[in-house]
Amino acid sequence: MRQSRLFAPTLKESPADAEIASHRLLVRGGFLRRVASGIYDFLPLGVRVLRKIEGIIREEMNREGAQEVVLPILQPRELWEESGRWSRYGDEMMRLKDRAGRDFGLGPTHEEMITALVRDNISSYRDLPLNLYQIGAKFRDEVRPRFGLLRAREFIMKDAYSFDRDEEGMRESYRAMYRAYSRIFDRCGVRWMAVEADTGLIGGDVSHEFMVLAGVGEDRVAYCEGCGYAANINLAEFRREPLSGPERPLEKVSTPGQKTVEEVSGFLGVEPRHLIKCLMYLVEGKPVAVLVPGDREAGEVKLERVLGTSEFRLFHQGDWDNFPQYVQGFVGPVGLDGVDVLADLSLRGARGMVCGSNEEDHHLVGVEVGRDFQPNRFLDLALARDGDPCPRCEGVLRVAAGIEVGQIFQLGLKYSLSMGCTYTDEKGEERPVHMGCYGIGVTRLMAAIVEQHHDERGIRWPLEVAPAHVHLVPLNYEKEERRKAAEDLYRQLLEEGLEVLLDDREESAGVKFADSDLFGIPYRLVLGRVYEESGKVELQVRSTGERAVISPEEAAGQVRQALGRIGA
RNA sequence: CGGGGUGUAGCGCAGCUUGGUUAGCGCGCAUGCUUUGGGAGCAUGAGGUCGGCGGUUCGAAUCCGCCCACCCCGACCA
Repeated sequence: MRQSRLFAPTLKESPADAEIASHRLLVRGGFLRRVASGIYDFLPLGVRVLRKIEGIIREEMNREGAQEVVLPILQPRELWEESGRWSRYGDEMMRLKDRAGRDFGLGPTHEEMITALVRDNISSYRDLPLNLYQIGAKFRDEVRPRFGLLRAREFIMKDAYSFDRDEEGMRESYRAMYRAYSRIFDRCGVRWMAVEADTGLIGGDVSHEFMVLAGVGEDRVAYCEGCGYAANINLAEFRREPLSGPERPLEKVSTPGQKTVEEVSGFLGVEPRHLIKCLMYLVEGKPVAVLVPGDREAGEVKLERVLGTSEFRLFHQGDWDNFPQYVQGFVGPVGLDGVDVLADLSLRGARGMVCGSNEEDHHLVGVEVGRDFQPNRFLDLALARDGDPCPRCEGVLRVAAGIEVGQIFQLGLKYSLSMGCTYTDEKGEERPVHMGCYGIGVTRLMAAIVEQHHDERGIRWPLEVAPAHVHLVPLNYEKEERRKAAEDLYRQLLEEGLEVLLDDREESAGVKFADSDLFGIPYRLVLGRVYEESGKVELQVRSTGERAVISPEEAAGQVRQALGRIGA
């Protein structure tokens, strides 16, 4: 690759709309340009990185026996009606009509397409198991696209779907994908973590998310360094320790105008955790009380799981008006009749607590759970926090921000039942196929790699996903002998099988180095003064800043060696 | 959807409060000369529907209205 002909316009300054490092540096380095909100052009260098990542994914998917297919982006409404998601998917699906007025959606995911393909073309247990995957564009009309490639409206995704005869087969397919994903993220050079996850709109029972730890991540994960327990914060468990405030007799006290946890705890001189926060939810039109300690948040994903419906919300102002028996700011579980009361596990047996009295301007103190009121159920409802005890061992949970780069699901029979994807077993009986699905956000992964590998000057690509292995940077390129030496070395390196970018521009050293830093190619060979004096080149390692003056042959050898270590 | 902000040359910005000649600066670009180990210097030059539409006015980048786009926070989504 000759830089003089390479379309990689670099920028000295960050574009005004780029906030985070990956977005800024990918644009400045000439990898990426914005077209519209959440929609991007990939320039040649960006495409090279994408193809590297895709190559790794293909190898590892194929290694586990998955087969590549290409499914349409443009998808007819009828198939989405079969799964029931044409209406349920909502505004996040981009929709359009053809000239005859027929409805189509731009695929936000491909369960419908793949299930239809497989059900129409398999019939026997002999056809299973089957694992099909594709790498291609997905469209999601995000409420708020942001952070460059991390939350885009059009993005590239690898999605795979497994089809098995039974549950055990499905679990084995799931394990295979877990292994493949582990190798993929290792090879992409990111520090990652697999966490237990919610299944959301996709559905199913068991799921893991693959998180790349990074400050800009929109997800939070809780993990234990002791036993390896790790889960999305939305459903992370934690061990409850006995919770009791100062012992005192049950008593109603005046708390005029004190409504929030902060107000009440300050007014009464009680720690927030010794308050019982009583949250009123409207669940499918009916009120439900949710109790958590005053210093904790209720997790809505946890709530969704125990309620078995996503049709619930915290009381709005209008709900308080419709249910005047609940006194806003003073609701409490004692004497709260005719409503389901769900309490977080931490409240079991708690004494000396403070809660609302269901009477304006009054709270109860000295409340004992079980004596003064009995919740319908004790459940895991509160969100874990950094420092909470691990649910599985004596360790402590840490909470960190992460970027979700992949998620795998055991779908079970969800789509095969609704779409009639069945096979005939050995006994001639018709059975539904057990499915799994497995996604990797390829473009998001590219951004996540940059988030973990950059400095203030530019990107530092891990060798295996870098746009090239070596950046050959001759200075004083206008000098005939320098040009000739560079061309010779360029040819040598290519013959070694290396991917080389030659900076054959007559630019100043400063310009060349600045662009080189932005590109982030792992190895830089500088042909300059040192070469003139000794015939040697300077090898610079982008990730560590190491420099060594060595002969051109040695330099090529070192890069080859590094490539050998990663098996490339 | 709510709140905040921005829109002026390829990029980054000033000018707008208080309307008034050819709308500025830096970078980039072109040409020439001099430079060449960390984004060189000098000279010359090209490049603008000032986001759009409408209004006020003798006169609008500037004031008013509507619309559009983009960014941030939140809600939503997962």
